[in-house]
Amino acid sequence: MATIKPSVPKGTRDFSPSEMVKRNYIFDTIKSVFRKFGYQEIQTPSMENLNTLTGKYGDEGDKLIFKILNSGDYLAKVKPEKLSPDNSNGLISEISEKALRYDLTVPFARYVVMHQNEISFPFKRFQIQPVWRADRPQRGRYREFYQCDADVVGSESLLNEAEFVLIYNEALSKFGLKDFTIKINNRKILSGIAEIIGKPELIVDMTVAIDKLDKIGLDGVVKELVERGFTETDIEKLKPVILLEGSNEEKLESLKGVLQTSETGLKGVAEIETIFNYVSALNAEILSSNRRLELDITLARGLNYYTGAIFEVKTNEVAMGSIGGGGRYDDLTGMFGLKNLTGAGISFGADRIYDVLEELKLFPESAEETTKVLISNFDPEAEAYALPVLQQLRAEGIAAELYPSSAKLKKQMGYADGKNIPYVILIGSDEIQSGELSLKDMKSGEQQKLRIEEIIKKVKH
RNA sequence: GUAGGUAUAGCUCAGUUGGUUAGAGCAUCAGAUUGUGGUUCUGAGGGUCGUCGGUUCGAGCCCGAUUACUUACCCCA
Repeated sequence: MATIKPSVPKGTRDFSPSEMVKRNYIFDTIKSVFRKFGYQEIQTPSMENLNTLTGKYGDEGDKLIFKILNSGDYLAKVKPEKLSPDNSNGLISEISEKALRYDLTVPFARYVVMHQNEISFPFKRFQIQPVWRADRPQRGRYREFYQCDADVVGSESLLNEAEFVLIYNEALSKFGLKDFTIKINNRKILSGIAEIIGKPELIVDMTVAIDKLDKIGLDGVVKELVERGFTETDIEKLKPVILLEGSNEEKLESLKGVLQTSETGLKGVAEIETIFNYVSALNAEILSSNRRLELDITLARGLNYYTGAIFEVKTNEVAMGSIGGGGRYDDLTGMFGLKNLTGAGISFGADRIYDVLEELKLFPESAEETTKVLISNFDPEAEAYALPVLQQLRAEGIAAELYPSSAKLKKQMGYADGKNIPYVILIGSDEIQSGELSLKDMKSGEQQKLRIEEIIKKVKH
């Protein structure tokens, strides 16, 4: 058999030990904050029934779902006329009935509907699992990546939104990030604006265009608005809103003026004010610190199922896209037959956070240590002597290993070095006779003879 | 879907107007050093130059096709 060049599928990655230490640090930190705010963890299968997923993400999204080919002779029952080259879409349902999950929100909605009798609402769940998208990979964008979602269903209270702000603030602060901005907007404000200019049906086109303001500038946005069917007069009305500046309070005040004839728009403004009030009562520092929480009218996010608050989080210390986002969506579970259940949720972009922490060198050093002690292996006699020592160390909760063969000491030391092991115990005939083992500190290079009890004490600290 | 870029040792990459036997660093292994790593020195192994075809006396280099990877756009996290 010809050997094949080993590789992983496009857009996927291996995670080596040193990366896993850091990734787990990120996941554990986020989890601890989620738990602290009362969210409980669930997991759902990697694959869902295809019909659970199709139609939930729009036409573009459906194309990006990884379908799983049926097992067995999957073409046997397909009628020959369905096999024509222009019938790929029609064929999918015949040869595929399962697909990899595309996000965590739809499987969660499915979960809520299926388990509604066991769940007491409001239900606060978090979920950290990989999702798959058949997208074209590029920088910071993968075909397999992890989402860290926290959602609450069955609670309309804006306290939830306020707590999301606190969660972002606490988690990102724990990572050591100092300068980040939690941007907030409200879908109802955007609806109101579309209403005021008399084009409510074009709200999605409007949001997609103005969302790009900081990327393509005002001229670019205007150009895109024209392409999407807005007139010059529409745009003149839009401009002052898009370019709104000042403090959160000032923005809210001017919005109240602009939106005074739009009931929906004013409701959005009121919601934002309520959220700010909650945040201020919970942690006044967030509102007082510069730019930490910012009302941004141009924030739209592509997802058009948001109905209330919209969040996006960016770090200002590194040039990087958003590292988190979320919002409120009414009727999450309607598509599965459970009506009138509102939900709100947020997500952390773990892969991007990883890149940010790496660039700012914010990973704690302790996260890099693995084995604490390596016992060298001189010969069978020393090995036999070392076995109970090894067990003793482990019984004390010390990560320890015995080099598995009596290789040259140089190789054993090199092993400890490459694995970043801070201590090596050397056991030879002298040590066996005296019962005092040589403990070498790999950082300082110092070595001393100690009894096992003393070693445990020293290594444990 | 649209438009670029790249493909040479396990990894990162050099490779002159096309010219003999294709190189470096890192990594690996061995030795200097039979009880001591990270530094140093010496040596070794490791290549169908992505694949197929074309031009040429001669191709890693030029041309065409193909595949893989990659970057940007659309969209998204």
